[in-house]
Amino acid sequence: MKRAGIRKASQTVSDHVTSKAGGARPVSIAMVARRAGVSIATVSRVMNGVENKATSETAARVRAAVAALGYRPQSVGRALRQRESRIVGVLAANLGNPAMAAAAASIELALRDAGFVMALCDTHEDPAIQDEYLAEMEAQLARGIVLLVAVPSPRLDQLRAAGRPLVFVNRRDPGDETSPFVGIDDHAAGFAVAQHWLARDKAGPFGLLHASLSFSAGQRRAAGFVAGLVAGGVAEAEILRGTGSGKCHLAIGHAGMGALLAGPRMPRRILCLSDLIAYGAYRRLSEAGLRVPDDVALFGFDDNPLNAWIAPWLSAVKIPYDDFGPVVVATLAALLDEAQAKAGFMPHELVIRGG
Amino acid sequence: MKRAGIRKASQTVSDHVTSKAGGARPVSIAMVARRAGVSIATVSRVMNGVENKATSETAARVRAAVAALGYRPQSVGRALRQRESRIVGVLAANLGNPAMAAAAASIELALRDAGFVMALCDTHEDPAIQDEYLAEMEAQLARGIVLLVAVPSPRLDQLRAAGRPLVFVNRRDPGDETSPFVGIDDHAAGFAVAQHWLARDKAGPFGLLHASLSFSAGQRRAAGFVAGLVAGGVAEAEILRGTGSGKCHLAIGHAGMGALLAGPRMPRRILCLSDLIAYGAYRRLSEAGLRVPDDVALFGFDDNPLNAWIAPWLSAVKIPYDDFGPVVVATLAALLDEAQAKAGFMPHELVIRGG
DNA sequence: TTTTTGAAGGAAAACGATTTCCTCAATCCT
DNA sequence: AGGATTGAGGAAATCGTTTTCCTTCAAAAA
Repeated sequence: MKRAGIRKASQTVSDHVTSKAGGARPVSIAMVARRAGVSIATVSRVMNGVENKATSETAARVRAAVAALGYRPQSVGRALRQRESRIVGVLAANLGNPAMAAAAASIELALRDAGFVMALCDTHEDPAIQDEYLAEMEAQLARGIVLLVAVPSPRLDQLRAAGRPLVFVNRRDPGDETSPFVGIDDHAAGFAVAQHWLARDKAGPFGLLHASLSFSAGQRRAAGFVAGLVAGGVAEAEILRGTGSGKCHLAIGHAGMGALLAGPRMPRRILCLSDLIAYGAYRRLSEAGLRVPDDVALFGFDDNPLNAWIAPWLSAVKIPYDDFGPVVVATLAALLDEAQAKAGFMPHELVIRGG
Repeated sequence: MKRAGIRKASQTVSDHVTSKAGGARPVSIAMVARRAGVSIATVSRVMNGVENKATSETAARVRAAVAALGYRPQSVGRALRQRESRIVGVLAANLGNPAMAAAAASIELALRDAGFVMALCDTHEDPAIQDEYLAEMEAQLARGIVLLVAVPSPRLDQLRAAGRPLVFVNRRDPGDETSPFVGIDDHAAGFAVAQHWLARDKAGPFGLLHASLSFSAGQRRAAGFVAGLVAGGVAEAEILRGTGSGKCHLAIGHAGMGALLAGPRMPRRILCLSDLIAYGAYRRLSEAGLRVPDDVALFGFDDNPLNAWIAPWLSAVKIPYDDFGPVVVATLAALLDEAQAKAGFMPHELVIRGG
């Protein structure tokens, strides 16, 4: 507790003492300034590359001191002053979903390249948790917030209204479809799957397994699929739907497939609105002794990278999650200085497997 | 720029103005203090539950003001003053690995419960990136750092030496095996797999597919497996090893299995030191027209939750990632106030599938 | 009645950066 | 020569908290 208040005396010596084990204060800008024999203002300016504020000689002295002391500015001090930190909050609905984890990984990489730090949160698609995290990100003075599958919540409305930089990924802003968005054209993708199937054979019935349809992605995928089938001459009654309760897509796929199996007519081609739903359906089919894709063909969404290795029976709409990061960051950047940015559509692709 | 320096005048009115759209400064402790008619010190003390510093009546007034204004302390101010933020850095080697993502999700949940905020980073098992993130976490005044599969790096040595709170998960500290660790007993798990197989049939050869063995987890798993086999009377020469280059376990499994297939004797039972390696091996076997587990039995490590759904052919050592979070946080907490904590072993379990 | 205590609460000093003012020269126009 | 401009750099304000000192006042102890 007796930290000597000496500021003037014995400056040269004290530098060496700082790296002791005990209370070891991290190197501050003041130490650098003392060692370089300049003011902290100058150190700050040199570090931030401000022009015409230091001779090259002074700058060199400062940089030497920085290197010698291993100085690295504390983000906290800077954030306080600038009222803005380098943190970007990423609120994901479910990290257990490999597709979402892949997206998060890609975003993390891109954020890092842009000099941001990602704070990743798992909202479990729960509005209360999402709100809590939104509040926390505000408290952290986060530069922006990326919502990787958002749910409607009061504070989300509030932040949107306040014009905070929000980027929605995969699922559009539930409160305003025109908010900045990065994702595929879900309607077109659903439509493409229908076309793909019809090109081979128009015989129904067709199946559609989905989770909640109250959100943009699912809605659009389903609508596109139905539209594609109808456009190809399939009657709406030929499209059988299945779903399940809860938020776990695996369980939903399992239950939904159970429902289809129990129905009077069993579709031979079934679109699942996520890979996980397809996995659940696959398991249910296996339990029923049916083979995929010989007996029943499944089509998923996302195309989890593992599919190629262990799910060779699953065709899927590939969503290029690995490419999301740069686009998300670009959208965020646009939002930060132009104060507006619009949807960034990613290309999708049909990956056909298993014959 | 002409922010009126009025402190005393017109307090009551100004409160309502704060939530305007434009520059809308977030609610600060000063506003709360003004509205409650107390000093900021008192507000701070009430919020932090300091005893004997406010009558219950004053406290109520403060809380009312907080509620009315929707005040939430900015983490940055607090962090600066306390020289410690509520951020905990989690450095994961590869978020694309579902097992690691699962662990991260579990840790995130537990951190949140304990009032921390997780900053998640992907090091790609690259020492330079790990160092960069370690530095960044220091700059953020992170309360602690969790290394979810660490690699050796200079700054890691430095932080360890400085006594910073570090928790190693899954792979031990490459610089000091006695650092706080959370994970399974890898040696025992490898041993158990050997025992399991020998109980049925002692006929070799056996296979072992692994990535780099320069780190604790792989080393121990392999050593335990070999020890188990040898203890059961299997000759070391009966244990055939395969591996591949690079860091992608899928590719390593694929290549390693290729090597085994090309060898003179093909093992019928193969332990893969991660699920991903097993997936790679599975694909290679499928390409060779071999069936799992009928022709060749595979044993993985991790037991990715998806296994139950789409890899019913894979037995695995289940690592209870979902339970890691609380233990990691407890270890961190112990480290923070007792300044030391030791290994927290998690139980493993053999999950037998496919036959 | 005087002294001690303890509770209640305010003023102000941190914390570590950035940024706004300054000041002081030297150079540049007329 | 004299004013304007520019480059170089320092002092100090600022951001939003927490925490250390104070001061005051009432109740308890002497």
